[in-house]
Formats: sequence, structure tokens, C-alpha cells
Amino acid sequence: MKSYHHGNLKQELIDCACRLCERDGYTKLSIRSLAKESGVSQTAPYRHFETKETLYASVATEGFKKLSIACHIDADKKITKKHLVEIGCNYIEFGLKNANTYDLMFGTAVGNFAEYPELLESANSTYENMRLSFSKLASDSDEVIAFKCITLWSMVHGLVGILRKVQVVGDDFEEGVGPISTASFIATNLEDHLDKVLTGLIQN
Amino acid sequence: MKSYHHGNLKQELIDCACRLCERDGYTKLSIRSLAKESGVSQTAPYRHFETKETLYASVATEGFKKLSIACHIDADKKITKKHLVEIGCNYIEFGLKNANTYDLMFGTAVGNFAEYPELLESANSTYENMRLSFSKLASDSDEVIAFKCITLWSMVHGLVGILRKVQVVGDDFEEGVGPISTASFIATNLEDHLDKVLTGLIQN
DNA sequence: AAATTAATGTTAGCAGTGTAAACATGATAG
DNA sequence: CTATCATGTTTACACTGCTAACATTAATTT
Repeated sequence: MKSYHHGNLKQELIDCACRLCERDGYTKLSIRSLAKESGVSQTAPYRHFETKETLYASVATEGFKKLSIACHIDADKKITKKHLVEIGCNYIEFGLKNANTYDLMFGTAVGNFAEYPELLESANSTYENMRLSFSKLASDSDEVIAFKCITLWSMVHGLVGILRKVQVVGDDFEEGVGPISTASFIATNLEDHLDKVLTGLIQN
Repeated sequence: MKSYHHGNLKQELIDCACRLCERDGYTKLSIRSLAKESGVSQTAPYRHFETKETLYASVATEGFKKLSIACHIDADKKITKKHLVEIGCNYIEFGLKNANTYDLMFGTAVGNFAEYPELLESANSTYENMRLSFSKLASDSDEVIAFKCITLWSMVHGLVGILRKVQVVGDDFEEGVGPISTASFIATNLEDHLDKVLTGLIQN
């Protein structure tokens, strides 16, 4: 009982893409399979996404929105180091639990965010949230805040990457004191770890 | 004047793959185009690489070897913080200048390093080098050394990722004090930046 | 040295992909 | 009611990874 016009195809494609992308990785995602899943012809998606990268951009946009939510701290009052540690932990948790989507967000599948206004906006807004938190931590200059912000971001971003990589290998190997078990240790003591490195960054 | 047997196909394919991968990104790399480039039939590469991932693994292996060299510090004597800063800088420089290869090394194109002994070995050896440097910095326990090592690695790894991402967008936008110009600032003051964050990590 | 085997290369072909062009249908605006 | 425009379909092309069957050369064994 399906009419010629689907009615809600674009959103359904995005939702489906998000699901499949997270399940199998964006590499396995094909426009054709997506179309089939939505019971529509192979090329129908092209009415809504100029190219595959456009679809990727939509999925990545959703990803940044979710990341923003995951990293959101509701503290109107003063923000402490503990809050920032929490933000960092939530960030890393998101990156590890949504690894495939995370790849799409930070990999090279979408070349230049500037070509996709919504994506650029959602990514900037994620940054802006973190920036705001730092601005509530201490009365630093904008430059210093941005500096701290990027430092924390690159730190947690790096941890996501390394922890994931080592974890995969760790499924096959488990040694005594090598990188693998060390990474596992860090992963299970994230709060302490972030606290330690953040202390060096902020003198609060 | 080419004989039926190429003689050195495997190595030529790897070399060619490394070149093309770095030039266009591993996504654009196809076995068929590679074969054509080497003047050999479409399926000849399959005699040397079971699957495309195997080829990726070979390129990634070369990448880790180069990264090892880039991060090598010849200091038999005592190693200082300054040396580690240098290692970090060299690492980041490698990641930024060989961005496409770096993607292959740390992305998900090669799923599990353990399936490719040479890759696992070259990656581990890169880690081992860094570990050795830390062991010459102070007489810490193995656990502490591994901890510091992974922390530095994730830090520089994260910086590579964030700097690249922001740089791409920065080609189109350039603001005053936002993330883009801040990242540029960090990129052009890498040594200071690494020194600052390393100071928090080591009490030397 | 001859014969057998293993390594390496080729041809043909399948199933799947991104995407463009031409066409069909249905919703909407005049 | 009609014209237009957004949306969906069909067909087609060039490309991809990969397999199977076959050809040629190198290496090994007798």
C-alpha cells in the first residue's frame, strides 16, 4: 500500500544510514542498499543527496549533535575541573561506543566541512559547548580558553584513536606490561587519567 | 622487452601503492589501476596480495617504518624532556605531511594488525622506540613508562587529527580567535605546546 | 637432463558500486 | 484546470573487488 511518492524519504534515508553506518562502518554503506532498505529505486536517494559524500555529511551531522548532547554539562554556576574531566570522559565514551560514526565525523570521508553548512554548524557547536565550559572555569582571555579547549579536545580525540587501535589488537594478544594492557588500564581509569593530564593544563 | 614474469612485481606494487596512496588517499587506490600502472594484468596483484586489505597492510607497514625513522633520536646518553618534545614534533610533522598514509596506519582500513605480522611488528617497533626514550628519561617502573608513553602518543596522535581537520576548514574560513586560528597558532608553536603539556606529564 | 611441481601471470566473467540521462508520476501554485 | 516542479523510476556506463580456469615460466626432484 505504498504510493509513488514516499513522503519522508530523506529523513528515513538518514536514519537508516546512521544505523547501518554505526553497525557496519561507513565503508560498507552503499546508496543502493540504502535505497533497497527503504523500498525505493536505486537512484531515488539522488533526489535528496547530490553525492555519497553529502549523505556522509548528514550522518556526520547527526553524530556531532549526539556528541554535543553526550558532552553537555548543565551547570549554570561555576564549573570545576571535575566537570571538565566528566566532559572528557563522556567524549571518550562516545568515541568508543560509536566508533564507526566517529570515524565518519573525524576521518576523511567528508573532505571539507565548509561545503556542508549544517555539518559545519553542528561541529562548531560541539566545539562552542566545550569552549563555554572552559570559559566558566576561569576568567582567561579568549586566546587562552581556545588554547585549553583545543588541547583537551586533541587529548581526548587522541585517546579515542589509540585506545581503539590497541583494543582491537588486544582481542588477540594480551601481554603483561606492554601497550595493550597499559591502554586497558588507562581505559578503565579514565577519570584519573584525565584529571592528571588536565591538572597540567589548568592551574585550578 | 618485457618477459611473461615481471620479476619484482610485489615490491613494485607496494611502492606504487605507497605513492598513489599518499597522493590521492587510500580510498582512491584500486588494485586494477595499480596493475595497469605496473603494466600487468588486472588480476596479477592477487598473486601477491590475498585481498585489498593485505595491500593496505603493506602500505601501512611502510608507513610505520617511516614513522619510526622520523621519530628516531640518536642519544645513547641521557635523554631529556627536550628530546621527547622533539620526538613529539617529528611525529606530528610526519602525521601532517603524510596525512593520507597516516589515515591508513591509524584508520580502520586495516581491521586487525594481528592478522599481518609485519604490520604488527613495525607498529610495535615504533612504540618500542618511544618507550625506550622514556625509559632513558627517568628510572621509572615499566608501568609508569608505558603510561607516559601512551599518554604522549595519544596526545600527538590527537593533535594530528584535530590540526588536520581544522586546517581543512581553515582553508575556507579564517576568523579571529576561534578554533581555526588557535589551531594554526598551536601548529606553528608546536614545540612550546608539547613542552607545556609534557611538563605536566613528567616531573623532570 | 628430464619430468614434475610450484609460482606467477592472463582471460573471462560475476556481482556490486557511484552516478548521469531520460522519463513517469503526483503534489502544488497560478 | 492546467502548468510547473519536486520526487521517484528505468536504463545505462564505467568502475570496482574478487573468483575460476587456463598459460607460462622457474624451481625441485628424480
